[in-house]
Amino acid sequence: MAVTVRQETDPPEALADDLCWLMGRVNALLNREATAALRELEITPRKHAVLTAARAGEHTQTDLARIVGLDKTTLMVTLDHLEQMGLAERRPLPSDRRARIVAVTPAGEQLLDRAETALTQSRAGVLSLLPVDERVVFMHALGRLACAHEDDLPACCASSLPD
Amino acid sequence: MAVTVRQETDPPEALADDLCWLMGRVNALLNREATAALRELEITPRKHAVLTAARAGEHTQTDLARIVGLDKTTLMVTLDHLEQMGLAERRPLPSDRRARIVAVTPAGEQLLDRAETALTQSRAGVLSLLPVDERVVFMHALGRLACAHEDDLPACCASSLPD
DNA sequence: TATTGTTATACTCTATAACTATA
DNA sequence: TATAGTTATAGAGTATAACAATA
Repeated sequence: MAVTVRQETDPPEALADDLCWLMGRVNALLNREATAALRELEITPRKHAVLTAARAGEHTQTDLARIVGLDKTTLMVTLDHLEQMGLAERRPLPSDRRARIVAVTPAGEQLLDRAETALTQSRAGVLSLLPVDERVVFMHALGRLACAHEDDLPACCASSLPD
Repeated sequence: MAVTVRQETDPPEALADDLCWLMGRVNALLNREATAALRELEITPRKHAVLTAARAGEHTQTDLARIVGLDKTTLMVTLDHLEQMGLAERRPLPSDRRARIVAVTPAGEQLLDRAETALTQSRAGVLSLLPVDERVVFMHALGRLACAHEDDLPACCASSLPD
């Protein structure tokens, strides 16, 4: 355990309380990290997320977009890529001929397994930067906030004072 | 019509372990939240971060870019806006006539004070979604990760950097 | 020669709107 | 009429490269 701490990047004290800024920095770090972890598999973190959600159940494209948190037109591009790579395919839904189910191909399943290994390792690396007792709390907190609605927040600014 | 149920956003179980995806979702939430909190003041979260860092000390533009975590050309746009709004100004640095110090104007200081109130309220709202004992841990963990380097991570996959 | 600030440009990402075929 | 999927397009955001002034 190194006592000497890397101080190359000065922690800007004034921004330490800025929750939005902190999240932005950490988000960028995790994105670079996950992108690197998935590079060999030639998929991006987003493609991985879509593929993972698709494997979890038989979802239509609009469902998938809602679940992963993407615009439906943004999902289109990702799905085109995944289909092109042979990792997923659109299957007609008999009960509604407008809709399509996104299915994961065997190749996609195989890739997801390999991706899980890489991402588990990557996550462990990131969490290792935290004190042991903070890790599980951090993941739990993130999970809770990730499922939060705008509506769940107290209307701090919606009730702006009448001038 | 379907009645709006709180279950619109199902916590997608399969993605609950995806650290990168979780951060992306939470980051998006906090961005919307901070943007809303700062809307009345007519500045974006990024402008606020730059202004805050500028107030913290006499920094040149390249320093400021490094501290806040922006590309220097990206910072240019933000600084142009801040200067246009009369919140900050570029001042020549006598010791190095190439460089410029970014200074916060009185109007900028005043705005920062009002912003702090709004953001403190906003942050409290977000943290209120977490169990009481998780809040301080969460902030601490974020602060630690925000200061982390790529190099601090165990080299799990980082053997090959992009080009 | 290297660095600061700057501009112009290109590229990525994402959202908007419109269209089709079904319901 | 409304909805699922699709396409084309525009916009914001960001990065890349080149340039002038200074070190």
